[in-house]
Amino acid sequence: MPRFAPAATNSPMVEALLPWFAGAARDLPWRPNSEASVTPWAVLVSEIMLQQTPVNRVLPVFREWIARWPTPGGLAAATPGDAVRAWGRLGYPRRAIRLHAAAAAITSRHNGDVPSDYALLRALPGVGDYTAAAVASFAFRQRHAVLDTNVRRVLSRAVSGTATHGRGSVSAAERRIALEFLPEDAERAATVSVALMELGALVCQARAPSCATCPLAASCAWRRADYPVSELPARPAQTYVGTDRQARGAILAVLRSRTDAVQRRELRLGWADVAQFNRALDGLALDRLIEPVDGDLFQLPS
DNA sequence: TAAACGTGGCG
DNA sequence: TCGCCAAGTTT
Repeated sequence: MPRFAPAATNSPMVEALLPWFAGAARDLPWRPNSEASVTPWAVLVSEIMLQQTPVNRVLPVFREWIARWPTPGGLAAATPGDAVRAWGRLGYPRRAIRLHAAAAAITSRHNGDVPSDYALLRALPGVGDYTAAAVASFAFRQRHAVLDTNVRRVLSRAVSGTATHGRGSVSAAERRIALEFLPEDAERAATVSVALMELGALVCQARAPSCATCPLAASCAWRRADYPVSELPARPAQTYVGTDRQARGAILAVLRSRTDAVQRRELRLGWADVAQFNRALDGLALDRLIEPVDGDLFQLPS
């Protein structure tokens, strides 16, 4: 097989996707077409921040973060608490702890350079299959199946003709379809991956796909099948108010606003459910998101 | 494998 | 108003 031949089956889709991406791609600061030089470290930081988090909320935190810690060594030299504070209200703050731990691992194990190898990336704290594939693809231009929620949805619709992808882990079938979709050439495959993500984010959206402007509409299996609806039951309600998660968030918000340690009693102010407060506090300490000092004082980790 | 894990914008 | 959803990972 010629090395540069795209997979024959999906070639028309790739041929339509790439020109669309060239014209529609957003100029995001972690992309190579942005003005600043984009390091593998910046790509890694962006991917961690973008986990379950909209682009618009990531942008300001990312800029601040990269300006302050332009290298893994810089972040590794800071405290975990500095990372949690700089994370602000991005959500899932243990990502900040894990990113800090990843920076330390990169510094000690990889001489301060973000590794390009998928397995080495995957071994870093907070880096799962998606993030390892994304960094290897986008920063190092390798050929990997980059299966985030956007790509899964786009391929599920366009190739398989089904309304939704599975909610759980990526299936072997999904991975095979994704790999078959990618051109053999690694550089081109990396661009296809980011283009699929962009298409899912801007056009083939979860709730309101804009098929009228979709470059894949002509060959889309879902459209051809007249948009069959999802067979999956609705996902369980995502409650937040009144949960332990909210309690953890509130405690952390107080500690982020302080430079010194805070009394347990003060953190508990306004919290009617003492058992829940205690669960939240203990959980945060267990996750190393906060640190007990002298028994009844708590602070961000030093 | 399912559940836990933040936060906020949007229809 | 409120449920859905957003570039997942870990245990």
